[in-house]
Amino acid sequence: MKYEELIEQPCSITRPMTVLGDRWTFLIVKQSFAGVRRFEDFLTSLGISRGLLSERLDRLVEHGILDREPYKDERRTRMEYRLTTKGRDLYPILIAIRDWGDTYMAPDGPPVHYRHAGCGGEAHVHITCDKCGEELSAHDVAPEPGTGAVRA
Amino acid sequence: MKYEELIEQPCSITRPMTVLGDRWTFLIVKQSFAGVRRFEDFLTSLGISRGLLSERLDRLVEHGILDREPYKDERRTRMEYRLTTKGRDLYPILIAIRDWGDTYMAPDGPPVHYRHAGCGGEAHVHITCDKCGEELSAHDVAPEPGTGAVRA
DNA sequence: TAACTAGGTCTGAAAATAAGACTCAAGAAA
DNA sequence: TTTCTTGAGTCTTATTTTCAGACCTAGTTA
Repeated sequence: MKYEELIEQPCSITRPMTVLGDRWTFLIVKQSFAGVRRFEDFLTSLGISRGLLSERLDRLVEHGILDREPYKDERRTRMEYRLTTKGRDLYPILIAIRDWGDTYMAPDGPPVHYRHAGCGGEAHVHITCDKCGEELSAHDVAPEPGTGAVRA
Repeated sequence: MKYEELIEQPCSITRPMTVLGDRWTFLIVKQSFAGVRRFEDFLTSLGISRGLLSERLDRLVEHGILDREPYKDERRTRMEYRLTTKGRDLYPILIAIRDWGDTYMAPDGPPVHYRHAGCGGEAHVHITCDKCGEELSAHDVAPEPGTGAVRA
C-alpha cells in the first residue's frame, strides 16, 4: 500500500499521522511552540537540511497548521511561520509525548519543565470522561463505530 | 545531521520521536491497543510490507514497548506481540492525536468513539496543572530548564 | 562595487520503503 | 508417508526519501 493512501482510512489517528508522522514535522511544530518563526532559525535549531525544511514548511502551511507571512523587520521584509489555531491545538499531543519522554527517556530528569506560568506547577495530560469526569486509562475505554465510519 | 543523533538531544519530545516518529511505528502501536497481536494481523490490517513490519516490531520490542512471546493456540505455537506497561503509557498520546484528528480531519464525524466503558461518555485529553489543578492551554505554560538539561 | 544575509532551489549519493518472491517449520490432510 | 497449508518471517529489486552541500536571488551594509 502506498503510504499516501492511508489518509483515506476512517481513523482519526491514522489521518493525522499522514500529515505529522515523519521524522521532522512534529519537531518543526515543537520549535514553533518554542517561539521559532524564521527559516534560518528552524534550520539551525533542528539540524534539518534546507531542502527538507522548505518542503515540510510548505506542507504545514498547506494543511493550515502554520501561516507563512512576510513581516517588516526594522529594515527588511522577512518571512515568518506562525502557528494557526489548528496548529496550536496540537499542544496536547506535544505534552503527551513529553510526559512519556520524561518518564521513559530522561534518565537525568526532565530536560525542560513545562510550568504553569505564575502558579509554578507542572503541566501534564490526563484522559478524562467528558460525562462523569473520571480519569481514564486504556482499560476503561471501549472503541465503538461512529458516524464517520465506513459502512461495510 | 544524522537523524539518529537526535536521540541525544536533551528534549523529551525529540527523544520519543526518534523511536516513534516514522510512518508506521505509531500505527502499529495503535493496532496493539485495538487488540491486534499477531504478525499476519498487523500485516493485513495496516497494509505495511512484510520486511518493514518485521523490522518495526523488532524495534518496538527492543525499546520495551512491545513484548514478543510464543503462546499456545489450540494446537500450534504462535507469536504474540503485546503492549508492555511502557507501551500502554503511550495511550494519552494516542487519544490526543485522535482528539485533533476528530476535530480537523473527520468531515463525516468521528469514525470511532472512544467511550468510557459503562458510563458511555467519551474520553478526551486535557492539560492540567498538577499543583492548582487548573486546565491549561499553550499560552499558560512556560518552559524552563530542568535537571536533565545540558549546561552550556 | 563587494560582501553579506535570509530564504530559498538544485544535485548526486546514500538510505528507507514498497511489493512481492522465497524460506522454513509445524500440523493437517490424503 | 508424502503433500498441503499456515504463520512468521527473510531476501531481492525498483522506487522514493533523505542527506549534505553547492548554488541562486534580492535587498543591505561597508
